[in-house]
Amino acid sequence: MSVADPSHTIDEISGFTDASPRKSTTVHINVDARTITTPGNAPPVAVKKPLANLPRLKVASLAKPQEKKPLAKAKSKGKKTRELITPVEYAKKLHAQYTANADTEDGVDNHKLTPRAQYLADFKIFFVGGDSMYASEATRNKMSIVGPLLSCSLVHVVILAQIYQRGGTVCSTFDPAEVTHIVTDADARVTLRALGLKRLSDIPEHIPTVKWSWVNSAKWVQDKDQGRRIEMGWTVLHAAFASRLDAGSTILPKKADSKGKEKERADSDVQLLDAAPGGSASPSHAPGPSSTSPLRPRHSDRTDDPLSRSADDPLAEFEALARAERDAEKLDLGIAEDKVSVNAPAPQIAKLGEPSSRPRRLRGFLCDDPKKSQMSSQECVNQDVVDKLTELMELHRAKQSDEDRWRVFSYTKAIRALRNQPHRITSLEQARKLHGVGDKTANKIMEIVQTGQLRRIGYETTEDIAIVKVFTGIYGVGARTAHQWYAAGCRTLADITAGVGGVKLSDAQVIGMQFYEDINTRMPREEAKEIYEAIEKIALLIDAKLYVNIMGSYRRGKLTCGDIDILITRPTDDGLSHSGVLTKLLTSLHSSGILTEDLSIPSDPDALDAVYHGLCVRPLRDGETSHTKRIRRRIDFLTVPWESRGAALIYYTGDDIFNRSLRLKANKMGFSLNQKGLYAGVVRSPEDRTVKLSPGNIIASATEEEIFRILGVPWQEPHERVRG
DNA sequence: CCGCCGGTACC
DNA sequence: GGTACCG
DNA sequence: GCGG
Repeated sequence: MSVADPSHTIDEISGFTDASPRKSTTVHINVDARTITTPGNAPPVAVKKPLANLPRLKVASLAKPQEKKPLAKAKSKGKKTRELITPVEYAKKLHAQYTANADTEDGVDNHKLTPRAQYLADFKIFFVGGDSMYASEATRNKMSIVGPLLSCSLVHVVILAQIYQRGGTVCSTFDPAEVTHIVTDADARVTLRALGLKRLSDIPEHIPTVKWSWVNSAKWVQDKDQGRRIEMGWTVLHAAFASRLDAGSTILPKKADSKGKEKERADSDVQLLDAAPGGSASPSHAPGPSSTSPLRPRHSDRTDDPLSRSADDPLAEFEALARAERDAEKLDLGIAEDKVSVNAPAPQIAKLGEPSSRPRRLRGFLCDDPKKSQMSSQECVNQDVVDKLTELMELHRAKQSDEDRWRVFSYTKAIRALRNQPHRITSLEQARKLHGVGDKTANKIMEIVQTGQLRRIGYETTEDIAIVKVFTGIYGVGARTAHQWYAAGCRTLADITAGVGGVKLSDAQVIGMQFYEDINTRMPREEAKEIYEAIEKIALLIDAKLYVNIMGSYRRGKLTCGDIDILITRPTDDGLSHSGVLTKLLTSLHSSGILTEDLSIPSDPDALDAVYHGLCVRPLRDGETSHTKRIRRRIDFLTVPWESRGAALIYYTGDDIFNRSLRLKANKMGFSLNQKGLYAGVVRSPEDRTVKLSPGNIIASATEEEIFRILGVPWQEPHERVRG
C-alpha cells in the first residue's frame, strides 16, 4: 500500500494505504503562493516546491528543481489579493490558466518531451477531496481567515492540477448527466455527502467511482491493430464497493446488481473470527504431529451475523464492517488470562542449553500484554490527536533519511500509547506520562488538543513528499528510489512508465506499476479465504500430508487483508519432507490460473525453507468466465522445516510490531529469535550486529507456546497480537 | 549519546 | 552491499 | 523522536 498504508499501516476500515493522502490535511494556500500559511499566528513557511508551479504542472514535471523565490516578497504579494476560494474554484482557475497557456511553448515542449496524451480529455470529473472541501458556508468562513484557499489538502490540489494537466475537466457540481467519473479519496459517507446522494446505489451505474490515483493510472498498451494506445487503470474505492467493481472499469458499465446480492456480500464480510474466544482450535495448540492437522486453522462455520442493519441506511455495509471489527476486538479480555496458565514445564527445554542465567522476569515489553479490549478507532477519546499524529508520521515515512525512519518508529509507539489511553488528554503533564511520548510529541499533542490542528503537518506537506508517497505505492519502490525518481524529474506514474529522466524499472516494479491499484487495495476476508481454500485443495493433491496454513492478517482475524500469506510444511515421521512441493505447487497454480505473476522466486525453491512472492486472483465463481475481471492480490508462500513451524507461525502471524517486540525481548534475555527458532548463545559482531560470530543453539522452535513460555510472554491468540 | 528485529530476494 | 520487502 |  502501502497507498497505500501502507502503510499501512493505514488501516483496515478506511481501506486506504500509504500512498493515499489522509483526508483532513489542513493547510491554507495562497493562490499565487510561494508559501503555505497555517492558521493561527504561525509564520508562513516556505515549501520546497512552491505551489505557484501547480497551474503549470506540466512544466514543473520537466523542470529542474526550482530556486526558491524570496519569501517576503511572495508573502506580501499573496496578502494583497486575498479572496476566498474553494479548491474547486481554485481548480477552475488552474484550468483557465492552463487553457491560456495551452499553445505556449510550454505546452508544446511538454508534449514533445513527454509524449503523454491528454488522456483525460473526454472526462468530466467530480473530485471529492475530503470533508473540508465541501464545508458548510459557516465552517468555511471560520476556517478561511488566513488563505484564499479553504482548508484543503495540498495533495488534493496536486491531483486537481494533474487532472487538468491530462486534459480533464473538473466539475464543481455533481450532475449525473455531465459527470463521467467520480474521483474520491474520502470514505463513503463523505463521498455521498459531496455528491448530495443518500446511498451508494444512488450513484448511477455508468459513472465509475475511482480512487484518486486513477488519474495517473494511464499506461501504454500495445494493440495489434491500432498500435500503442493509452489505457486507464481501473479501480474501486473500497472493498465494500465490491458490488460496483465493474463500474470501476472505464470500458463497460455493468448492469445493476440486485440489492439482495449486495446485502449478501456484506453479510459474508462480517463473519466472525476463526480464532473464536475460548476456541481450542488454535492451530498450534496441539503440539506434535497427529493425524488431525494441529497446524491447520479451523474454518469454523460462519456464525450468525450478530449485526443488524437498517435496510435504508446507505452506509450499512461500512458500519457493519466497523462494528464487527470493534466487537471482535472486545472478545479479548478474559480469554487472555485463561491462556496464561497453560505454562506447563516442558522437559525438553531443560536439557537443552539455556542461557546461563535463567531468564528473569523481564517485563514491560510491548509483547507482554495481550491486546486490551481496545477501543476501535471510532470510540477512542483521543482519536483526533491520533489522526493528526498519524498523518504527520506518514509524511515522515515518505522521507528517506534514517532519522525519519526512527521518527516513524517513535510515532507508532506514541500513537499506540495514546490509543490505549482511556482518558482524554488535556494537559502537557498527562501527555508526558505516556510511555513513548516525550517533550516533542507531548507539545504536538497539546497543540492538537488546543487548536485542533498541527502546524507541522502543513509545512511537511510538500509536493515532493506527496508525489513520493504515490511512487512508494509501487511494489518494489521504497522512499529511496521514489526520491531518486523525483529528482530525475518524474512527477506522475505516467512519467515513470515513460522513462522520464532515464528511470528504469525492475521486473517486479513493472508488475507493481501494472497493478498499482490492485496491489494497493485490501481484499475482503472472504476473498482471502476463497483463494486460500482453492490453493489448499491443490496443495493437498500434491501431497496429502502437507500442512498448509493461511497466516498474516487473516490469521489475526482482520476483516480485510492486504495480502495472503501461506505457510507450508510437512511432518517428517515417514522419512519424507516437503522438499520440491513449492515448485510443483507454483506450476500447478499458474496453470490453473490462480497465480498470475511472480514477483520474486526463491533462490532454491526445493529447499525446506523458501519464500515466494507473487500475485494471484480468486478462483472463478459460478457463472463467471475467464474474462471476468478479478483484482490481482498479493500472495506469499513460505515453506519451513517441520521443526521450525512454531517460530514460523509466530513470524508469519505477526503483527510486525508484535514480532519486533518479541525479538527485542529475546535479545535482552540473551536469546535471538527468528523465523526458524529461538536461539541461545548467539554471538554477534560488536561492529556489525547483523554479523553472527556464533550461530548459537536452537532451544525452541516447534510450537508457539514453547517460545512464548521461554520468553515469559503470556500466551496470546493470533487476534490478540495486534500492536500496530 | 546511542540503540531502536532479523532475514531473504533482488539489483 | 544497498534497497525493499515480509511479519 | 524516545528511552536508558
